Amino acid sequence: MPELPEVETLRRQLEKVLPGSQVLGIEVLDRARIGGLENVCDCRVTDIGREVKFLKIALSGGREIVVHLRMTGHLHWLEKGKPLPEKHARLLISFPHGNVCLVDPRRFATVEIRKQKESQERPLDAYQDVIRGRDLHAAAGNRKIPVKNFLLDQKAVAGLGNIYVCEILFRAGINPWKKSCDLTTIEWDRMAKEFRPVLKKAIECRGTSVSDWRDLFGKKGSNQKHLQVYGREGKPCFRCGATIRRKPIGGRSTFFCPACQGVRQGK
DNA sequence: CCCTATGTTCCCAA
DNA sequence: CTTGGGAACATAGG
Repeated sequence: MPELPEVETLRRQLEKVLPGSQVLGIEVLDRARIGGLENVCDCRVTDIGREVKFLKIALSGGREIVVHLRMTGHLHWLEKGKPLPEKHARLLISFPHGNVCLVDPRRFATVEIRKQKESQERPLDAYQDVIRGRDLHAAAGNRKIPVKNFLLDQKAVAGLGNIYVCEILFRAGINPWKKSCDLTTIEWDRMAKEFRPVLKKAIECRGTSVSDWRDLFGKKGSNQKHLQVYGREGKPCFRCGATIRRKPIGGRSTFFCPACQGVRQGK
């Protein structure tokens, strides 16, 4: 579920409940992919950070809890005394006034406790950083992969996932199958300009609940109301009225307007 | 049984 | 060594 806006939503909400609180314990409820966590009892939460899709709970003493939610992970705040969710609870971090529970049906989420790292080389953040077309053009180089796959790759620009990539490509009027090396700086610029508004809106809406995404307090986001193409197969394009279509690229569903994005028959 | 699912990593072939 | 394509991870729901 979580792309950058969903992770940022959790970061903002955790920021309201955790800073200053003492960690009473961390309990791994599902050992399959989570383990070997250092003991951080009695550390206090000093900050809640985000590094693209990684959520970082900084602790006194210089360590941090780093969570990646992958496909279906989410965090749920349980007021003191509230029982665990019936299903898919994978990790529980307890505090004096309540607990944070990692819930994850598909069990892809990862958790790590480590020393806080110094800032190092990191990819551009699709929301925070000013991204220039010429930088994307340069990063794409001679790559033959469809531009959609280039945007999903977290190495050059990070934070986008399948939903927001479909939305951004539509708004910029770019054919998702176009080879990355064939885009002009102008086209990269046009696309980059959409990153911030699309993600900002989604953050303000506390994420996109097309399926089971819920925020820290169990509430749905509302950005699904603003989607132009994702999940709208068979419906009319809001801009031109043509029928929105869906075709896989690299195994992931790609929603697009064939007219606005210049996609000809099939693919 | 079939297909789909908001992410990432690994393997393999060219 | 690089690139790109596909499978894999594990589970639920239509």
